[in-house]
Amino acid sequence: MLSETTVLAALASPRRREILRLVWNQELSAGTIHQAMPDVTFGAVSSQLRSLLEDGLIEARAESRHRFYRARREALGSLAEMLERMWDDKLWSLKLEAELEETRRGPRPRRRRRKT
Amino acid sequence: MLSETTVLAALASPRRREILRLVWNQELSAGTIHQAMPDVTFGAVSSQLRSLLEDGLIEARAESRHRFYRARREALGSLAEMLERMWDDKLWSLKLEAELEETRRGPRPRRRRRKT
DNA sequence: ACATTAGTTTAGTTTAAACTAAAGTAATGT
DNA sequence: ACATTACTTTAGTTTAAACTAAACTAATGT
Repeated sequence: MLSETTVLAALASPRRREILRLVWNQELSAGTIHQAMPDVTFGAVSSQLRSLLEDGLIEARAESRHRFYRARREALGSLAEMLERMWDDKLWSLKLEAELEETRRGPRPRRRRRKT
Repeated sequence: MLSETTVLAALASPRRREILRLVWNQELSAGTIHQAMPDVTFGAVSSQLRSLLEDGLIEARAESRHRFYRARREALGSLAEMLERMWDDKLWSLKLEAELEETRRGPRPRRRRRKT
């Protein structure tokens, strides 16, 4: 469901950002993507591709023995919205007051006391 | 210098996002922040605060025995710009062609051959 | 001086990410 | 049929993050 955490975690990796950038405007085969990052093995690239695929940030198409990948740009929409919400000040911390009030009243987190 | 990776990695943690949200519009003491997240120890919160501080996403002010934290909102500017650049299509993958050409010509990554 | 409060730091554990080397798979070429 | 190509997957290693419990520090209260 493309949570903020999923998208942010995916983007936090420079390697995955690089891949995403490569397939941003066009689809590329796994091999071509690997060629663009010769410092890692094919396996490593394949693994990151799978990760991006599972997170819904790219999509794949098989053709003969190639697999072509391309960015699912829509996936970043939620992140853009999140940032907008953040800049939009108030909304983001709206629940703060209520939350604090609640925990202030509720049972304080019991920390175990040292043995007497 | 607040690299994209730094900001994205910081935001990728739900815990740090929660903290950031709490101190987005106001400064709060470490204790108050901890009260808002009673499922973790004070130590854990303190550690995340330090991490956010080091990454330049929040700033701290000491007053008597309290330490007050608040978001450094400017820090997210670079991320917003990055997203804009991305949505702005072409720019992001501009270097792609040149890069691929280069690696295509250059020495292919030598994979060690199985022992004969 | 001693206890309490507010917070940080340390030591140690658990879990996960990123990678490599090598093996596996499936389609194509000869 | 066998080798090659284009990938994926597995097994194992290294490194780092997030956390807990407990020790530590520094300011305040009595």
